[in-house]
Amino acid sequence: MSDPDISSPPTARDVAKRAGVSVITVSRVMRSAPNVSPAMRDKVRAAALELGYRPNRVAGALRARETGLVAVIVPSMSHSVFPEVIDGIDHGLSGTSLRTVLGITHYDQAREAAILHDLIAWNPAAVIISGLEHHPDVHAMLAGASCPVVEVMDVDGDPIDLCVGTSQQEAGELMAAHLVETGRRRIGYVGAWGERPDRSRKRREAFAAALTRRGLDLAVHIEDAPSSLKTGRAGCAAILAEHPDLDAIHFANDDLALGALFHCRENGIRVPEDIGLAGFNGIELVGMITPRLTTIANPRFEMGICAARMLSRRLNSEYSEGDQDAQVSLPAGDTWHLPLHLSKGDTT
Amino acid sequence: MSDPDISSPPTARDVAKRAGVSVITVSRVMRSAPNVSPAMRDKVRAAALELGYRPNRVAGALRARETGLVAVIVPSMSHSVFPEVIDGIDHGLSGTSLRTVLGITHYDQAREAAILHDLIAWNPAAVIISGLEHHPDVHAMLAGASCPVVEVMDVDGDPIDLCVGTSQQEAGELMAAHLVETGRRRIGYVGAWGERPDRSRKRREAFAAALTRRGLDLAVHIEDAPSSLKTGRAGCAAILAEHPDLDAIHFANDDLALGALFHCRENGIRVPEDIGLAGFNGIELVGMITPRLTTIANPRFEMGICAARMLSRRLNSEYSEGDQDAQVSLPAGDTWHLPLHLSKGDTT
DNA sequence: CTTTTGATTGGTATCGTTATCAATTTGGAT
DNA sequence: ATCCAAATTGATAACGATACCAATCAAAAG
Repeated sequence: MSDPDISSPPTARDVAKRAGVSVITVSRVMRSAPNVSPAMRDKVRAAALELGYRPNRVAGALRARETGLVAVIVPSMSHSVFPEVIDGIDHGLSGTSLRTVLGITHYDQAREAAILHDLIAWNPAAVIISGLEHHPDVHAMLAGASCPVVEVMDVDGDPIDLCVGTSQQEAGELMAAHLVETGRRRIGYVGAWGERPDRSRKRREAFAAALTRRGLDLAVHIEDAPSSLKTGRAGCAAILAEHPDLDAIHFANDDLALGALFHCRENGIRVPEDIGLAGFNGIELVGMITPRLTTIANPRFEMGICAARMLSRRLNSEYSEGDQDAQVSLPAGDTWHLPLHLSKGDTT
Repeated sequence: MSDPDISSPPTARDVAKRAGVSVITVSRVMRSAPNVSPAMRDKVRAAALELGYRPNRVAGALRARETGLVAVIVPSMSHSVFPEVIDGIDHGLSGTSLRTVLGITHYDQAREAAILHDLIAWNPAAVIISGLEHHPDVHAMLAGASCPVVEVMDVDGDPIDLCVGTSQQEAGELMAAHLVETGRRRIGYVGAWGERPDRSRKRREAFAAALTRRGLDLAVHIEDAPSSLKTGRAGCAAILAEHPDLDAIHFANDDLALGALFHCRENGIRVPEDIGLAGFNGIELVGMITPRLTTIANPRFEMGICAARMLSRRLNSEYSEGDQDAQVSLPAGDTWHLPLHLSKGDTT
């Protein structure tokens, strides 16, 4: 009849007409739904191919009330940590029909709320969000969400629903024990950017408490700038200016600690003889440089994988294609606590 | 009438009933469409708030035929380069109503095609994809897409639509000129992972050609493993084993070059006296370590920004909220060629 | 040969919103 | 007061797919 090429993209209706079948049959074929005869399938597939038909998922999502979208909300892409978590999520989601929609908050709570508001309007199959502390509005939206919510990164707090991460409490304790055991007594801590995200503050508090239990004080210095090598260098210089007698400094992350290492090297401060340095995260670089940096390995990629796995299980029936291994199903509201371990380098 | 709390989330219909107006008016208020009286707006807003109404964007997208989703397809999240581009895109898109949907191909062309197929089914407002070389299916889908397509990263080739990036040709030439000018004559090149993505191959070929024009040969070694410090160390060892007399090595990226730097340090090879090392990308670390690594600064974040800006202009009328600066509008099919510059360090 | 069962196929309504156009109201110009 | 244009509101019909249920058909059971 009318020109099929110039008009808008073909719909199931067009394919149905072409193949001489009903629209619903086209729908069934495209979704690989059961109870379609092979002959019919081939006929419809051929017609679809000829017309270049592509099902419109927006329409499908509306009717079926399921988008298969996973809203992933992270504070930043500047550090390698969140990309690695996202990579893990992507790995864990492969084999399902779920897709990632990304939101970056830039550590801004108002923005976090706006983004979540926006993403929830898409009726996502799940939300994965970083951290356990949120803006009240965000908390309310998550609690009221009609889909599973996974809070990733830390487990010290009250999860709304699902949770995967490592214990900041444990991290602080681990590092305190290590530094004290290796003879350090005058210990400092350097953080950055007003201790965003919150979990770095939790870790510092746990670290300080662990030292207190051992009868030691903690000198704290927080830089304003975001974490970077440069900030670490500045932070190291600053805390040493105020507390010249420190014999060890723990940094909020490896980037800061590496910056500090460069500061020490440039200023003739011997590491670990004059001062011990330690970071957090366990990025690849720390094991390559000389001296190797002491740090705590934080399984970022695995967290992403686990978050995706928890979702796959929860949403099981709907999205699994290649079925997952039939493990013990997790009770609702459960959390997955991943292990941390100290990676002893040459700097302590 | 019937319990509104237990049933499914409220719709525009519910709000309309509550406020005593028509559904279309609710729609207009929620979209901040023009021609709504202040009194009406307040009344509807109040009703929406009471019911906790949230417009369903899936339905809206279906009827309005616009999702406001931007499909972003990158090969990897493991290197910092793509997260930085994504960060740039996110920055450039802020202030518009566009949202990022992410696809990670893991350098797998089949996967790239599958992901694109999937994302296009969402009727995105735009596609941003990495690189200019694609699987034939991918090329066809992009060419046939009914939305703008931005190819980011490199500009050496035939863009399908919009394009933002730097010239790999120029990069190769720039580094060849630098090394020859600083007296290097026996030059090697180390790449990784079968030279994925393609632009690293282009860069190597341009580098080799530029050396040829200057009457010099190039020793090439490609590692199988993905780029990392470890791979760089191994690659450096391997190429030196085969060509012990090299006086300079150019690496496909900074990670490899840094790994090589560690190899040299561990093996008593003096840099830059015995050998010159140079990378590509300009990551923060190269300027912090001693010796500072010579590299070419590749504006990754800016590429993301520019990609988003090009889209904002093209899609202007539909999505701009705070209006962009009225600049010269770019003709269709135009490409944005960003400048590269050599960052001279201490390793050459 | 009839009845029953299960596998295929199709008709119709609907998901929740917005485009389109018609109806109504308001305010100013004549 | 009368009329016309602009502003405001509403009724209706999509958008393109899938859920639900009815109808048909072939094969198995009696």
